[in-house]
Amino acid sequence: MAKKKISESTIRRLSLYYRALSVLEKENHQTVSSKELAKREKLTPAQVRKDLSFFGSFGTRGLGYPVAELRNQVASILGINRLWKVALFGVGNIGSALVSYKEFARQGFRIVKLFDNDQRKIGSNHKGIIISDVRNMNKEIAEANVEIAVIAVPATVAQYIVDDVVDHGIKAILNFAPINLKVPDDVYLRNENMSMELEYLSFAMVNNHTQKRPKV
Amino acid sequence: MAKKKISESTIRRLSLYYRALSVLEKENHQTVSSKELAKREKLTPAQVRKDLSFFGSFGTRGLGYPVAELRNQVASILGINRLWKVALFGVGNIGSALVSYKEFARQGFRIVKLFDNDQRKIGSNHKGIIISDVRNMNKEIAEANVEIAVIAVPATVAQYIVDDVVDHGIKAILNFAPINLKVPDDVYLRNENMSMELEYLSFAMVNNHTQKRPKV
DNA sequence: CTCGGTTTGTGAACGTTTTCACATGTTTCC
DNA sequence: GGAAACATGTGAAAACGTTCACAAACCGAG
Ligand SMILES: NC(=O)c1ccc[n+]([C@@H]2O[C@H](COP(=O)([O-])OP(=O)(O)OC[C@H]3O[C@@H](n4cnc5c(N)ncnc54)[C@H](O)[C@@H]3O)[C@@H](O)[C@H]2O)c1
Ligand SMILES: NC(=O)c1ccc[n+]([C@@H]2O[C@H](COP(=O)([O-])OP(=O)(O)OC[C@H]3O[C@@H](n4cnc5c(N)ncnc54)[C@H](O)[C@@H]3O)[C@@H](O)[C@H]2O)c1
Repeated sequence: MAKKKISESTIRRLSLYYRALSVLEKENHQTVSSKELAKREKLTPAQVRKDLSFFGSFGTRGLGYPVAELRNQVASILGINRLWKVALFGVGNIGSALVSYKEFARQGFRIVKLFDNDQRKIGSNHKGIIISDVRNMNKEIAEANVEIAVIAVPATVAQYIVDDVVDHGIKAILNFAPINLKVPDDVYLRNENMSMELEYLSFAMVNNHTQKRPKV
Repeated sequence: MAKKKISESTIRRLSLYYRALSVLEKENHQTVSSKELAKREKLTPAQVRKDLSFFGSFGTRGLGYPVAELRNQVASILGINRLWKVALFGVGNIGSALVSYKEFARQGFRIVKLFDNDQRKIGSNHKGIIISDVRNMNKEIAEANVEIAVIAVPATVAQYIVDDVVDHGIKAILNFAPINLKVPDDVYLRNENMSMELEYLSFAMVNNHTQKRPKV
């Protein structure tokens, strides 16, 4: 596929465009200008146009972008115009919350497998999904065609789980444990680090940090 | 205070240094080199040295950085060498999970108030904290000296809550709702957007994106 | 007390991302 | 049909962040 080098920031902003376009579509807008799109996500019009221009020409001069069509285009670029099967490891506090998170499903991420090692949880039905024994991941990941793993186990065991998950062919991991996981080069890994955001706020307050528009 | 312009990336990396230094201290290391610190968080030694140099000279040439001392310094820079009182709005799936998140407390963020508008929840004891009626936030935020608000209510009502919270003098907000909140310029706002990370993974897989080291 | 081995701290070079600015094209309205 | 208003797409400039490369400083051994 396309080999151009798209920056991480651009990809993250595509998520924002997608979100804004979904709202615009629900509000029955036919077209939207880069100016309006930028305003809705606190970006600049030039940024919006530049980002989109990496992937093609979607707009009409003098008029703007067709909302519904652009939304589809962005979905297609992000790869969320399809279903992704997700397995979740660790059905504890945060894991349970994630299972109930509607936004994931709405964007094509379907949690189809739950794994834990707690005998009291294994076999029970959680929001319509039976929690599996993590020791069976081998068989069950393959059977269910899982492509993405979400890690929500304690930090102390996260690396072990990830090693196993990688062994079983998973190439994309979203990690909630506050630890730097080691994965092979061909595995995509993203970390969700909530402390980091709070620490950013703390830093800003203590230092009267004159913030630019946040990256996200 | 310091008016130098520190980049967002640097601040985020400080969180990583803090985390790594905490582990190193627990492992009884006396000193650590920029090389080792970089390795532990998948960064480069030059990056580590440059970041720290914005705030002072903490190391010894030929030897490295004193672990315990640097950890304190970083904590002080980040402003987490003190207690921050936090109020959480919306004690639902994600809100409940956050209350139980030990990492926050460990870094000085103490959730002291829970607010909801569900009569069945108000008054009940959740992990040692009585859930308050969100309509009483006026009195209770002031009484408890809350300085940070965490927003975990549905996206549809998030802006209303934030408007109130800002009216009551809060200057720092961590938002989990997938929406772009409007706040005055002097209020710090950070967003936690989990869909964004999954979408990044999706994009990477669909485009065979050759990833650099992730920003975080 | 000197030498060899290390590792910091930092300007300067480099690379990447953002912003600017405008030519180009479309629509609207008289 | 022409003029005014609007808005995209994009090279070029500017801003920003990262990496390089090396002088300076320290340690420990002999
Ligand atoms: N609670 C939060 O709000 C929050 C926020 C951000 C990150 N995190 C991180 O997410 C992770 C989970 O946090 P939590 O609060 O949900 O903890 P938790 O203890 O509630 O949940 C952990 C779950 O993992 C299961 N588990 C333990 N070892 C396992 C193994 N070897 N294989 C499979 N399952 C195993 C446990 O049985 C439990 O169900 C931690 O790394 C935590 O740091 C939590
Ligand atoms: N569940 C997740 O894993 C997850 C992940 C990321 C973001 N989010 C976001 O976090 C928010 C909450 O999600 P959730 O899954 O916990 O939903 P939820 O419905 O379980 O919880 C929402 C809570 O907010 C309370 N609430 C509703 N209106 C309120 C008001 N006006 N004032 C005070 N409290 C009010 C509800 O009573 C409920 O307790 C949503 O915006 C969601 O998009 C959720």
